[in-house]
Amino acid sequence: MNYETVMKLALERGFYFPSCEIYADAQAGFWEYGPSGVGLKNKFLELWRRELVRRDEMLEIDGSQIMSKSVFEASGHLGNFADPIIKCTKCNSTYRADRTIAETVQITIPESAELTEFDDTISHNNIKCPKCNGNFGKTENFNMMFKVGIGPEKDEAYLRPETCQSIFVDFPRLYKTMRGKLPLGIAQVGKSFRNEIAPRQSLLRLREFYQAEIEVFCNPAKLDAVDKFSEIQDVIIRVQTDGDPVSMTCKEAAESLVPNKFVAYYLGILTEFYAKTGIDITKTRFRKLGDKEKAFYAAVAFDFEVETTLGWLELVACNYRSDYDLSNHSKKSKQKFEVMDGDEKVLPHVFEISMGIDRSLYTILEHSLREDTENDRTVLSLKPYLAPIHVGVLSLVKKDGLREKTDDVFSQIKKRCDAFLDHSGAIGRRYRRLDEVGAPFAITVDHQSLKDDTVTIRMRDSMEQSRIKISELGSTISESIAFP
RNA sequence: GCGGAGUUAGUUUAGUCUGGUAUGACGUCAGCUUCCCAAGCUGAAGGCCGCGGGUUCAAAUCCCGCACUCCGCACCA
Repeated sequence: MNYETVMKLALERGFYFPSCEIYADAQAGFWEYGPSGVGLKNKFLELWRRELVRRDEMLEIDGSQIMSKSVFEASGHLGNFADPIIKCTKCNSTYRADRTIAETVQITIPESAELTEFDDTISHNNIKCPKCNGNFGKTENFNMMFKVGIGPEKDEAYLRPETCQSIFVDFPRLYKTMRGKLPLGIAQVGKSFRNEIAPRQSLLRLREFYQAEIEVFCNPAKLDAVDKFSEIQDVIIRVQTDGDPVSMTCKEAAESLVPNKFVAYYLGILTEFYAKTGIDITKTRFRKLGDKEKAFYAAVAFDFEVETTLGWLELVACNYRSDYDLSNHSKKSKQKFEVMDGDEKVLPHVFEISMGIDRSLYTILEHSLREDTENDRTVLSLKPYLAPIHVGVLSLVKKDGLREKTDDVFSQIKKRCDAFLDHSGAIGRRYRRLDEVGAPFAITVDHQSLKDDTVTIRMRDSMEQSRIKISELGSTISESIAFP
């Protein structure tokens, strides 16, 4: 299904919509989740916890969104997360200073150079706007982080541009107090903030967005000694280095395109996780990034990408960050980050699985939404355990006591699952509405229910119905919506 | 940020050239009907036409500015 149709569903059925939309000064790049979107997101995260966090006995934390300046001096974001930009004084086009200089006069200046160095090079070589031949103004630094002023003195701090910095900063305490042992995974779900120049396509490019990040701390000498590797060695992953993606088992990957078993293990469990979200795994790939594409902190990087109607979309960045973060925070804070691994004292290396939640949710919607032309309906075929509404509870007609009976059934099950009560309108219309929000089941109270305490249960995907006892409803639903 | 297209009810849309406060459909709500898949009948709610300014007796409509959305470029830890 295409972007436009998903967008329409999102607006009409309460998945997501623009933030502050009633005001004209609403800024681009901010979106809200409605009731259906929150339901989907919560269940997606529960699946993530089951498949990754609990599976590997990781620790989960919830850190501050505003962090001090020192954090980002140490992390490199204040220096590296900024681009030197130049603006044409005539047509107002914006360019990156380093790239424009490199392209026009073949002079390489590192992007972290002093701003005057760009200005000097531009004036010495008489570089003009490639579009209109106008003059450039002074080079400016554009940092993608949002700066905030704390307290009356407006002390400098920043909204975090990635959630993981709290994990690095908290690592010494967590390792000591939680009795850590390498390898140790620490996870966090939360919001991150980036001042994107051109946010676009709703959930795909936001200025305020959700990440689910996992940082695995490990002994760099033991990257091929992974006890649990056998659990996933036969999982098929698709890896792309040069040319087309190649399907292979994790075992084969660890022996060829992926640096070691440690990295291959996480690519394997990540693939298993996404398969359970309902995303079409044959439309995914782990793309190895070249040196120019990688983030400044990454030694090796694989992007987990998925094919959508808008093209390939990055859902997860898998970065081997080596000791970049811990050694920089150690230097800046003068705290010790080394830990004992057996008899050996090591500064752990970090492998991260940095997941974009919003993009993942969009992809789940796009891959799950279908037009059932045979029955003239739109169906959101979500996995039952991800559906915002698990079951619709309907009265066939309102009269003859069916309404009261239906209310009774609803109150019996509403605490054990997400149930939705509906009496109004034609029964077919109510089924269609439930199909559109992805409710996997609908139960209907009819006249026979009054006689023998049974109801019909309808399956969303097949539209087939069967009759079950009301007394068995709770356990049947619980089984049907259980996580895998 | 540049260029292009667009913005009218929850959604979709007519009206914009040729100024006179807005049309239809779907959806929503209430009632009737209805023993299972968007049926029918009756009724209702919902828009100061993206925002601000200008021209005019009068602006959804003409002019200017801005914002947002989509596409392309650039950017994208």
